[in-house]
Amino acid sequence: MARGKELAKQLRNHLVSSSWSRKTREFLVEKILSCYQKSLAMLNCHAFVAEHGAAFSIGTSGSPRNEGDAYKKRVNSDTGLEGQPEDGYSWRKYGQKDILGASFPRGYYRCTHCNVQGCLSTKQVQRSDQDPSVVEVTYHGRHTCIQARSSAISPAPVVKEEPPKETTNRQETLLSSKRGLGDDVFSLLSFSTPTVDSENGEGDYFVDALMDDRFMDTFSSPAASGSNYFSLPLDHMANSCAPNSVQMPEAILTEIVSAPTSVTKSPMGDAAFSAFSLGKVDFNLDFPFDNPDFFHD
DNA sequence: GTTATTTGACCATC
DNA sequence: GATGGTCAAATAAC
Repeated sequence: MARGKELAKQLRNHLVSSSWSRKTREFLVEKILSCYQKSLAMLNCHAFVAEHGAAFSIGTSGSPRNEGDAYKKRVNSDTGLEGQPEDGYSWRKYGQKDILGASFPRGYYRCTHCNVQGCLSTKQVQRSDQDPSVVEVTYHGRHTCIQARSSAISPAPVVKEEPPKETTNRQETLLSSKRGLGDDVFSLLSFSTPTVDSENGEGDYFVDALMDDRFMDTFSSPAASGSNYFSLPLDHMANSCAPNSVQMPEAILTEIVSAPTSVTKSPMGDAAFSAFSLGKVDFNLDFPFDNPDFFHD
């Protein structure tokens, strides 16, 4: 955003001097818009992560029962094993409870590695009243265990598509479809950026920003300091943000929202990401660039 | 024998 | 007191 501001100031000077060609001015305007679009994309990217329990989970140390860490999806169990959808992780059932108003009991599962590796990830599985072939899976906490990659890349379950809905505990319903997970991820990101006008092609900016080398360099650079903590999720996100791109196994999608590793090991630290702790950002392309006060020193 | 599941009891919260 | 979540002993499966 500072870059955008600097470019805007240059443009203002050029407008005053009138020594630059129209093409140069238009170029500057495009650069300014590009800067702000990328900035907003970064903000929205974090908002998405924060809302889904999230790969980064910056600043959410403490109880895994944090409500903000919950993530919910509906899975068609027809293709699952014994009615239990496979999500790439191994779970151990530790309880079952009849839930008021629900026709089917809710199953409680925790990560098999909870004892050995101290993984605190849990999930709740409940069969839908409306459609018994559908189970609602709610994930809590994040996997801190290391599970065999081969098991994580299991065939993706068929996930039923349904519109996003407001739920308690800040749970979100993952939009998905049978067309492929590339679409799934994009859909998920789309409702996090509701004001994008995709018909005008402006919706592509989010993808562009994430695929931008400078963007990736900026946020993947901690890998150079000896940790790949951020580089892995961002690789996923780069793919995630690209519609119709390489299809992602469900397990990877799961990994995105219930991510591994300790927050405190982040080389960027809480402070670095605290600037992003703004919640969902509804950006508006009608941003008042023509307001001279905005660019005022 | 080991591991996973079942299920009633217990606890915390509202 | 009702409800949801977890514990732990009993049981089943391998």
